[in-house]
Amino acid sequence: VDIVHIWRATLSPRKTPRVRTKPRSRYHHGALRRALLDAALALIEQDGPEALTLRAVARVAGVSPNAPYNHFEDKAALLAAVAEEGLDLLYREMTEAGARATGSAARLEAIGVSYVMFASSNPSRFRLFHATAIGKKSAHPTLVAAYERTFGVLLDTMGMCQREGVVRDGDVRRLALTAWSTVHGLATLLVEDQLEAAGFDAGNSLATAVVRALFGGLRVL
Amino acid sequence: VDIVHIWRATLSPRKTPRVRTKPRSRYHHGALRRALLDAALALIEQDGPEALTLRAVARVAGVSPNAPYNHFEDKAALLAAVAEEGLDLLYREMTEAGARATGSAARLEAIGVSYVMFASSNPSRFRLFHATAIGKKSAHPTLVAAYERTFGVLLDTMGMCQREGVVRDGDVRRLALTAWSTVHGLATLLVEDQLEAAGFDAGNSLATAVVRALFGGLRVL
DNA sequence: ACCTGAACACCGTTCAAGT
DNA sequence: ACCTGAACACCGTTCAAGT
Repeated sequence: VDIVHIWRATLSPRKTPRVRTKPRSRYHHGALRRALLDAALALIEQDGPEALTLRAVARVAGVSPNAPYNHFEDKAALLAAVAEEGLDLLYREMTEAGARATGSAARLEAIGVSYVMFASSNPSRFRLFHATAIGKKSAHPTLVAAYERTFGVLLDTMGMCQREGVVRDGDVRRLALTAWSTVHGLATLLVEDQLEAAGFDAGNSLATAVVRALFGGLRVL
Repeated sequence: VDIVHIWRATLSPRKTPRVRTKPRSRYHHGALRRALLDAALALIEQDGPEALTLRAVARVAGVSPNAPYNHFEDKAALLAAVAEEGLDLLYREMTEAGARATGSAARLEAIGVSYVMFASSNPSRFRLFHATAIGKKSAHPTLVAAYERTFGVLLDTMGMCQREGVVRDGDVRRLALTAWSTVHGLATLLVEDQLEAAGFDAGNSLATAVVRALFGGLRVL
């Protein structure tokens, strides 16, 4: 699905005067909000979140440049909404990965690995989560809630590990943050193609190794 | 130094016709390249790398919008040059922090903490390192070299730790990557203000605690 | 060699107007 | 209520022209 093609189409000189067989009233049914979210996601996956243009989203959805303003306060609000849906997906993947594992330690590892894998299989989407174009998080409370819900999976599992005695005592939030830092750091480095620059091959086994090395540091002595 | 003021000045309606006492030929001496780098850094520190505008840089330096093209191929090249200087600074801070510590384990910890501290005291500069506006790293080989040099500090110290028996055997690059992931993850979360969203207080002690927890995982058993 | 001015093809956003 | 058209104040970049 080469969306850039649609975009170029509107740019190309009008030699062929463009027979518009169907008037573009496809989205007057109240489905424009959904269509805009879909178009934005597709564009983001193609060229990354920072390349996203509100006008391009409107173009793909087949509406005028201002139509989005009827459904989103501004560009940041649209990005936040797409990010929120992405976080829901990450939440589900982490939860399912955790459920497949047996034992709290394996569960923690599975969650960490699934975080890294989500990032490496959906780099643009992952980068969107931290796109500065979204602006102050305080302006998007539901996005913050989605973050907390996702972090909650890690937090709960870490607590479970403590209760079962596979992770040492201490503030569970601090321990969860250490774990989060590690997987988030690796995910970020992967997504930014910084690993090959440092001479690493990005792979699944790498994620597992790193996560395991980390969890060795949290284990009871 | 409120640079935004300079910017606004050029926008304000010309009620007062602006006596230009000094003709703006200040930078015709070959110092424009340096002036552009300084202006860019100041603007980046004020509003973040993604808000940077090439035209604003030219404005602050007192030249026309196209003058920068005599010294940089495009906006990405200017950003890369500023990032490179920032990486040099990080390299020096890490090296000095390591030199102050005694013993390879303490050295490793000091380096990790200084990485996180650099990020939290220079958030905009740190974010610039990974700004997507710089574009493909392959286009900026000297920037990649600066990266590798900085990572080299960590790599060398990790090797030292292995030789002294405070870190377990194994591929030193993999171990260094784990350490890098952790400090990079924490730094990123700090810089993106994601920690307060998760209920953390961003502090120096946090960095130390996280780095220590990590290195517990690398220690020999 | 290095700079300016004018121009091009874009942006995000606003406002008035249409249905 | 929801959309369009025209407009505004910006961008990055290019090209011709000046010194």
